[in-house]
Amino acid sequence: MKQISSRFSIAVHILSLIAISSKDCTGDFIADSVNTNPVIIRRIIGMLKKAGLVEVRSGVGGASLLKDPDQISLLDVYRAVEVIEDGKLFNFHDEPNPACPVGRNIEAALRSEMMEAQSAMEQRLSQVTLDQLTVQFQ
Amino acid sequence: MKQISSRFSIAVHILSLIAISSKDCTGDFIADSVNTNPVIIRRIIGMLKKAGLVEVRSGVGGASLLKDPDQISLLDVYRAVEVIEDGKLFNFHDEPNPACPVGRNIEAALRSEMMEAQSAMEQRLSQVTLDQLTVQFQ
DNA sequence: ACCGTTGTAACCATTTTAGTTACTTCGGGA
DNA sequence: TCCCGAAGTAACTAAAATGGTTACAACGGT
Repeated sequence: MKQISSRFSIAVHILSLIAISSKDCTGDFIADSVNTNPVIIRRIIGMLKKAGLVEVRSGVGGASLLKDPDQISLLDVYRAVEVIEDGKLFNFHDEPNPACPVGRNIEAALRSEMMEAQSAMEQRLSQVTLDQLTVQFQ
Repeated sequence: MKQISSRFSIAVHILSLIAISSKDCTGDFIADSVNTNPVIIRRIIGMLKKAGLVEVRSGVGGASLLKDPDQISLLDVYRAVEVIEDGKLFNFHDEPNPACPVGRNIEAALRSEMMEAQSAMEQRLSQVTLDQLTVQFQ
C-alpha cells in the first residue's frame, strides 16, 4: 500500500461535524467542510450507516449519530470504512516454496508478528473516542 | 490502501534465507524459495542494499548480510522497502474548509492520533529481530 | 572469451483511489 | 398534488501502486 485511504480521515471529519453541528448535516454541507464531492460523502456515510454509527433521514436528508460521541472510537470508524482487505494490514507473498526450510516456516512466524504489530496500532486507535477529538474544535 | 505491500514479507524472506543458508544466495536461488520472478528479488535486494542491510558480490553474485541477524529488526526491513509514502501510514484528505471549526482544527488533532497509532505499530516491529524469526526455521 | 549473475529499463495487466456525471427515489412544503 | 432538495447508486474516468515479465548491458571469475 501507499497509505491508508483518506476515507478514514474523511469519515472522522464527517462524524465530528455531525457531533458538533446544531444545523442539519446534509451531504452538501458536509462536502463543503471536507472540501470534496458530495458523492464521496454519501458513499462514506453509507459505510458508516452499515456499521451502525449514523442514520440518515430519508427524503428530507440530514445525518445524525446513533451512538454518543464518547462511545465511538477511532477503531470503530477505521473498521467501518473498510480501509484494509480482509482485516489484514500486512500482505504476505503467495505460496513460498515448501521444499525450502525458510519457505516452509516463514509464513506462520511472520504472520504472527504482523498481527501483533497490527493489533498494537488498532489498540491505540481504540483508545481515542470521537468526543476526545471534538472538544478540541472550539 | 488495500494492504501493506508484500515487498515487506518478501524482504524478510530474503534476509532470513541469507542468514540461514550456507550456500551462495543468488537471485535465482532466492526467487525459487520465495516463488516469484528473479527481477522482483533483485529489485528488493536493491532496496536492502540502499538501506545498508546487505551487500552483493558484483560479477559473481550472491548476497550477504552487513549486520548480525540480532541487529536487524523488522522495522529496519519495513523502512528499507519503502512500503509507505513519506513515512506516513495514514493519508489525510486535502485542505478541509478553514471556514468551518471542524475543517480548521481536525487535521492537527487527527494527525496526532494517527502518528500515535503508527508509532505503536512500528515500535512493535522494532522489537523483533531477524534472528528471533530464523530460530524457528529448523 | 565465455558464462552466470546483477542492475535496470521498459512494458503490461490488474486493482485501488478519488472524483465526476447522471439518474432514480424519497418525503415534506407550497 | 406537484415541486424541490436530498439521498442512494450506477457508470465512467484519470492517476497511481502493485506484481510480473522480457530484454539487455555490465561485471568478474573460470
